Amino acid sequence: MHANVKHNVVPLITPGLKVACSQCNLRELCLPFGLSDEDMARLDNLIGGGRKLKRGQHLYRAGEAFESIFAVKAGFFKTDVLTEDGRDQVTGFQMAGEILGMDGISTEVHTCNAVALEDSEVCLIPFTELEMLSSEIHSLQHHLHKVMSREIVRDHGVMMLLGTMRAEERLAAFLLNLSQRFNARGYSPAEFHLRMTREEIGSYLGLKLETVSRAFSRFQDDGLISVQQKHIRILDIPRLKTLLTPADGRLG
Amino acid sequence: MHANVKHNVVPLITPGLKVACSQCNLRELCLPFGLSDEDMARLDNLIGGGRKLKRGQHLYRAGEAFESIFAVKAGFFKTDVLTEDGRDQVTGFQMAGEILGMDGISTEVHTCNAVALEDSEVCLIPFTELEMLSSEIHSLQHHLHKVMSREIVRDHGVMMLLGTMRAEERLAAFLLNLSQRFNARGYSPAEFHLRMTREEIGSYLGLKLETVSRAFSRFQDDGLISVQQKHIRILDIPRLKTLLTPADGRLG
DNA sequence: GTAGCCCTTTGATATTTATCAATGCAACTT
DNA sequence: AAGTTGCATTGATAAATATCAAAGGGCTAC
Repeated sequence: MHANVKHNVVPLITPGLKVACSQCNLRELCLPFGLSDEDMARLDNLIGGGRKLKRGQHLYRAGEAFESIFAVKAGFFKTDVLTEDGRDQVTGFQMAGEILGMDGISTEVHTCNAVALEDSEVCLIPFTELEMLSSEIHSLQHHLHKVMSREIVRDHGVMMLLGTMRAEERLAAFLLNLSQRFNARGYSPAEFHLRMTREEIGSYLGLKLETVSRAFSRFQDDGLISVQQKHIRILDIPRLKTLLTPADGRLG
Repeated sequence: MHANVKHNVVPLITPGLKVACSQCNLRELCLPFGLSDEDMARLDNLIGGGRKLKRGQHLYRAGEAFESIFAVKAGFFKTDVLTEDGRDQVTGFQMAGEILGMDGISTEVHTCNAVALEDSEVCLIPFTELEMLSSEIHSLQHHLHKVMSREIVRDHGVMMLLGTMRAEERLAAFLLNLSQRFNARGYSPAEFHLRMTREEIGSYLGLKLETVSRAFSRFQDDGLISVQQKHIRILDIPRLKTLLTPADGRLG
């Protein structure tokens, strides 16, 4: 039906269980960014191979001992935090090239859950070894710091979203963020499959699933997007962006 | 009047402009945590001295080049993010021993503003030099990673707060968090001065200032706290905690 | 010390989002 | 192929918070 959408389903790489960074299509998005061939070979040595997960499987759970961080090689994940009293907050969605598990460094114990939202594969990066190697390879050390800092900056963006935006603004920001990330990976920025349910989107955005559904419907009625269950086509990216700058919208 | 409250106003240390980590009362809360005397001396060498800020002064602004991170030696800060369309989200409040500026590592440019909420002092920690030293001192490297990870975990907690809690729960969580942090620094956990306005609290908690004010009044009416402008006394910490676990509250 | 200003409180009303409820749709199972 | 189950949509109503407005109090700067 929609040929370009299939790009999202078929991973860019066909992963074996042990794929070297140097052979990986994602290396420019991922931890090896900027390494020389020689240094990348040393990183290859360190990486503990891949791990495949079926949809619904946990990569790690809150409370488990922290040993590795993970690079998403293919697939799609969510991370969430649960409290004793049953609150559940999705803290992020991760796709190819992104790093998972940095929450565990601080206490040596994971503080959130990471779940595959589709059949996925990750690279294991033992953290102690990574620290050892990064003290020898300056650009690796610096890039690791950048990755952690980027996560902090991303979190600030989510706080902004949760703290200051209304429902439709949040959803617009969410769609545009996905669009941009798919685009950066060579997929269509305008048409993609959501891997998560309305409830998971709602949890991430601080909304109830009904509110998410209604906002989707409203966007569709306004001709901004077309929605069919989890299949999204963005019809008017510029206008979707204006939803995020209400001041301009009012002035214009 | 309230002798123990003065603890919050008089800093634990009387800072000169150049105070060595090894002499600093905050070393166990701050970056030098766990270092040997020898390694701490090397860190002393690196730290570029202190900087004093008057209330209202910016430590750094979004858009400025990133060069250093900062350790709060004394005082109180807020960080906030502004968008073009005028949204303003307070992303955190920082007190003695806490690290500021890690948002800038990712792009070499600061992405938020840091403002002193009272007369304050920070230590400058040039980041490139810190990376160089941390590649030689493993425990320093690891502690830096822990500090960044802790920031990520803290951010997840804020997302949980913004995404799942109602107004009074957010405020209770905020007060208990402050209480615990003051306590960790040797101040009273039950009585303290807020350095920020209702509007800043509201921005942090995703609420309007009036909602914050009303929640304070309600807490006071319920005998949980006593409020007089910025002066807070927590009268019933256990009951304040139960506000955060509504499930238990309903069961009990 | 005092004037001015900002911050805070409180009330009345409006808006947004959640909740409750029912139906429809689609994918998976047997 | 039909039944089951979970997910999504939509409507009606309720609850929470924002907005608008006014007045009081305390801090700061002169």
